[in-house]
Amino acid sequence: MELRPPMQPHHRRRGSDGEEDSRLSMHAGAGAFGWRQLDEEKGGGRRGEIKEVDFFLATRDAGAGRRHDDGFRGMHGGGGGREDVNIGLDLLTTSTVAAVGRPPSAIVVGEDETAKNHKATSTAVEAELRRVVEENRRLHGMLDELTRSYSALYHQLLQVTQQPQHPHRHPDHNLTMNSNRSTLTQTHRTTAALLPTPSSATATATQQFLEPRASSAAQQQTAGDDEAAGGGDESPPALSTAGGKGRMAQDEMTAAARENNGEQAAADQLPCRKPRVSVRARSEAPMISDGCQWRKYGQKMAKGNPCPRAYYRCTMAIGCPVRKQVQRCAEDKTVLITTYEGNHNHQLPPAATTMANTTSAAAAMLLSGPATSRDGAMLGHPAAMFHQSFPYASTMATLSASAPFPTITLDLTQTPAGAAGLLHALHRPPAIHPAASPAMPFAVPPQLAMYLPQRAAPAMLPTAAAGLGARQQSVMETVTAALAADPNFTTALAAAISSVVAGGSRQALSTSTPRGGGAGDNNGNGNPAPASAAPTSGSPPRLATQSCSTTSTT
DNA sequence: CGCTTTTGACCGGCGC
DNA sequence: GCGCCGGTCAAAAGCG
Repeated sequence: MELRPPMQPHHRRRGSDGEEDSRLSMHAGAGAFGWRQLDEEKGGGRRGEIKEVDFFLATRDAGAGRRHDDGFRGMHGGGGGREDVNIGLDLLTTSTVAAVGRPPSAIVVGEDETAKNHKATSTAVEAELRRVVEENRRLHGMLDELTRSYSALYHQLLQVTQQPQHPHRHPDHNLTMNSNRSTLTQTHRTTAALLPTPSSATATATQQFLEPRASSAAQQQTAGDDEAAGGGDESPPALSTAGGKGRMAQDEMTAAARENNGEQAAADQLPCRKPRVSVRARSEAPMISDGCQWRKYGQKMAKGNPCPRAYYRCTMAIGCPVRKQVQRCAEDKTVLITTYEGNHNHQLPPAATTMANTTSAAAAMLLSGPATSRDGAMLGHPAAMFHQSFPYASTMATLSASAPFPTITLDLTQTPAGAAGLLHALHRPPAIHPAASPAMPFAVPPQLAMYLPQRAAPAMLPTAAAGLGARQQSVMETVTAALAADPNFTTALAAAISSVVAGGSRQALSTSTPRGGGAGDNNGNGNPAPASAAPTSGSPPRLATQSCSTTSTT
């Protein structure tokens, strides 16, 4: 029999509004975030276990005076700065501190000496600081130099190898979506061929990740057709059916419509692999409250994990194709792994939008990489801006192509500071793609959105569809334009993917191939051995500054 | 009574 | 072809 946690009373709660209880909740609103111990007041809770994540608490408490660069404070200061922050730095100020803490009499007696010592210490600290700053600057320079050298070399290789196999390359930079896609696809092929991949599986996995783009042009083409045949009517068919069977029937209808419109041809050639986004968070609750309404439709024991995996379907709108899997991490049962798949066909509540922003930004950051963000040409790219502002956030997101579906894993279980920074970033206007989340709810970042069949848009609610669809389109065009305009971005993408693929087995959070004997998807088989999940020296070449593996080591 | 959860069965993909 | 495994279905049970 399956191991199953005892039924919790809040299982019966319905709707997102009633799920706050002890679940890990994401509160909507504007501003930053904070961790709060809900059960502190109850007295029965265990410290260190986060019962609720309130990403905006810090802002509420700290107010406008809170600077954008103090994400660490937001998370460590549980309850919005109610606690002191221990940043773990010893700034060699012990003598200073000692002097301050000394009794008044002692200070009077040794005032001169103290002042002298104080001054000497200050001088020493300043000197040390200067030295460290200088060294930091020097290292930055080296890093830049390395990055430039690598990029130059890589581009040379790219040029050489692309020449004979680029029949569809568009001559100018005003590329259409289609040509952009072919460019990236081409690039990835080249990359797969170029990179000293440890095995052919690497290239295959990379291909798995990128290949859907090749057909996305056709899929986009048929998106309009879908609209006519499927969900684009004045009254979406999704609303005309009711109940689970109705939903399934509608899905089948949509599929049939796609087939009739020729999409199947592309799908046959290139199997559609839905990108997934996995969120890891610490929670005792059985499920993360993410603002959406879910219905459980199955539960299975996954191999390699004593905890069952639960399958949920979004019930916020009839026919919403979004599903999610929830499973506890095998190694650390306090970690809840939630994996989202698909696009919502309805407007999201603010709380869900927050989650979508998080994942979108994380993925954007992940796919761009710091090397590109340093590049002048990338300055306008949201991901680049995101990364420039929050470089540490790169330690939290993992891009995996080792599974049959590309997966972005967002780890909120590591340093709260990282999560703070990442989430905080979401509320700084230029830091993220403004259009990313509502149109691509739950985790389908703009970049990955390009791999998706454009079937969600027509099924959207009529009011939201026009605006959001257009915005999504805009996002995609922006990103693809960036791809075309700046080879570095493509380079970074290829490097990121290849490194992830190559390092997949070492990735603490990445997925494993379900058939590979692992614990299935991204659920936990890889829990972080907190040690370094960073690729080892044997990994294929990548941008020196970017490690796609995420695990921040604490 | 209607909705949700439970749970065994079923299906399809994949590796051997 | 067979078995394994992830994912889904659907009848039964539970709950408000």
